[in-house]
Amino acid sequence: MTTLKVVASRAGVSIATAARVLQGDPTLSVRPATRERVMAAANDLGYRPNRVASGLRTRRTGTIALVLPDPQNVAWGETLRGVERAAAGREYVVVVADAHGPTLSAQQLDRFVLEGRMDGLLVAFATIVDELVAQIAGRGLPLVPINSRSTIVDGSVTMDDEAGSRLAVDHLVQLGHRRIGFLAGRADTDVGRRREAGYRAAMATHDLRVDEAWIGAGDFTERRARESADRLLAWSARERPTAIYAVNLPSALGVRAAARALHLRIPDDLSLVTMDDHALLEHMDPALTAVRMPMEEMGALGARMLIDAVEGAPISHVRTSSPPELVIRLSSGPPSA
Amino acid sequence: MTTLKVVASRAGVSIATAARVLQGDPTLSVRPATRERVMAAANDLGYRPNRVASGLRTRRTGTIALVLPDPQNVAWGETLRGVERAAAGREYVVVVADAHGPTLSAQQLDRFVLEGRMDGLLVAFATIVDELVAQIAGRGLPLVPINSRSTIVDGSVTMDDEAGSRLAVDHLVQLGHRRIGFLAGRADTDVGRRREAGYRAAMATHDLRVDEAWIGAGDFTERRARESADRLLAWSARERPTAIYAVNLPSALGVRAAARALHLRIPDDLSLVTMDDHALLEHMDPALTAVRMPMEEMGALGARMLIDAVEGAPISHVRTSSPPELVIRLSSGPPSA
DNA sequence: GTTAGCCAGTACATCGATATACTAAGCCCA
DNA sequence: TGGGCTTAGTATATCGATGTACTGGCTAAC
Repeated sequence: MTTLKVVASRAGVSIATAARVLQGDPTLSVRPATRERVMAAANDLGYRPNRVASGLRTRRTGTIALVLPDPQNVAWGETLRGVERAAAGREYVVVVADAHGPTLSAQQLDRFVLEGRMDGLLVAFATIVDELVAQIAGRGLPLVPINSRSTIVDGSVTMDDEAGSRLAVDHLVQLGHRRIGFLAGRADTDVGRRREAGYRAAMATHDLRVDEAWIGAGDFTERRARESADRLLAWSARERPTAIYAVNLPSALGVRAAARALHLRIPDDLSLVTMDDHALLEHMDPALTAVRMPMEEMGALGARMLIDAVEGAPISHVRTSSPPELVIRLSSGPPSA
Repeated sequence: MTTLKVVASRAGVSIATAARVLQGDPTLSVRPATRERVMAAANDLGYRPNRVASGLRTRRTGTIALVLPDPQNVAWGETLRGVERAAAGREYVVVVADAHGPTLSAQQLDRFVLEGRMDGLLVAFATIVDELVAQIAGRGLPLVPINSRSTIVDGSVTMDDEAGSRLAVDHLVQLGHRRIGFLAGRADTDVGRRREAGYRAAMATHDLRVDEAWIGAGDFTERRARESADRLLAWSARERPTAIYAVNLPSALGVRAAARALHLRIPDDLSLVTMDDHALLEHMDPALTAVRMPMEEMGALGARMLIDAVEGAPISHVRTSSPPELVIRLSSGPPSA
């Protein structure tokens, strides 16, 4: 392994000079020829600074963590890609942490934060009040919530969830639906609230009543959605909603499973629209109509904001600029008579 | 942030003693009372060793990378989980690297390997001859291929792919199929070869002829599978295969899409069985019959082997112990007359 | 009464890069 | 001719943990 020492001796300069040349220290003055010698030596030897050593001195490891509540949810794939691309552009490495639920385990907190391995955290779960966020922020580690905001830290990146919900509801209304249900997310999350608020606002815009019985409690998981949908769809055909908008993909799959079990055909007996798109939805039975959210952009913006913060820049609330889009497939259609 | 220095001074001992007590150095002799004082101080102060500093000295960062050719393929989710669990059990952190194809980019090689951030690599792509593997192994970095073997490095973890293929073929034969096609993976990969070999061996066992025209060239992607399947299914109903076994999930989706486009019904006109299972397959149109491979176990074994190697243990070829299982869903049925 | 040996620790160099403080040589101007 | 300034670098402490080599005090055996 080539160290700075080797580069310096080959170039016939001190370690300090080699370091400063390679880093482009503007306060250093060197003859062009010397600079060239250092560059050439580094190049010939394939020198790469050891990030562990430099991390010790600079307190910067060039690593950020992306904390996900449920990495098995395929919708995060895009976000991860966005994060990784943005991070790679700045020479950062990304670690994905599975929070196994709404918060980091103590062991994870140790490994990621307390041991100084990470420069910052991109957190996708952030229930609104979270002692963990406080603890991390309190240690001075930059933390950027994505897909939700926190009252505790400054920055965050969110998508236009209200617009997304509106798109779903507008689409169903245009198809002729009036009894439109909602399969909700966790009420203690910012994103869950905003998607629900968007749904209610859109319904209001169309002068449509929202029956609280049409709203299924959920927590973003398929299992919980399935339970709620079982109840929600048990009503008679004239009482139950003719369409359901689900807060995320696992929730939509729960609704689909419940409809199947009750022998309700989609979209004939029930239209289904989900938030979060994915290529696999094309292959589903039926292919699911979805609101495509800018998940990748959110990841990229979040990573950039976090890295900026790590490098000392201020932080602020940002919203993705790409608007949500509706991808119409086969799970939504006109209500049957 | 609590450092060893603080712990030592609080316990009234030297840094060296504090370090050796906390690490359980057996060559150190201390009075129980002193040991207690150190432990108590560390505990009170919530001391956690800084992994960057210790990594500099020990040349061990406690980080491994999992390199995937195509992280968007949902089948890797399980593997990642297995890797992460095994790694967490040994206090290691996992970085997922997207190889964007069959090899690491130069930039990734820099970031992961040359900068000394990783203790080892778990590599899932490994085409059989790979100058990259040679380069990494040549630098002395432990590297364990999973899902394939390499002639260049010693260890590896693979699944029983032959048995998996046999399961798929046996199932189709039992349903009454005789013209069973195969949508292949890359021929220059170990796993692609073994799955194909398993298919051919199983066909031979049943005294079934393999027509080379039934074998679609593939590279594990949906796009390529789609192209091959378009050609493969263009034959007349008496010539084309009545069933296809696909080498992995994206390939199966490609076949499905091609069948759709040709208005072939699954399973009535064409049975489809895929390697790699996932909960989402239950929701597909039609729900896909699949061979469930022990992907999580492979990940866990790989991670353990890699970490053993990092810590100096020898390395060997290992095969997962859990046998593949067939999950019968709706995409496979008897051939139509 | 001396010395070997053990107990209970300590001092210090080290990993590799970085950042601050410093210096030697040369030049200019008074 | 000497003081100051610029140029072109260098010396060294530092980040925090680790590990080897060492030491002072005490006991026990001869």
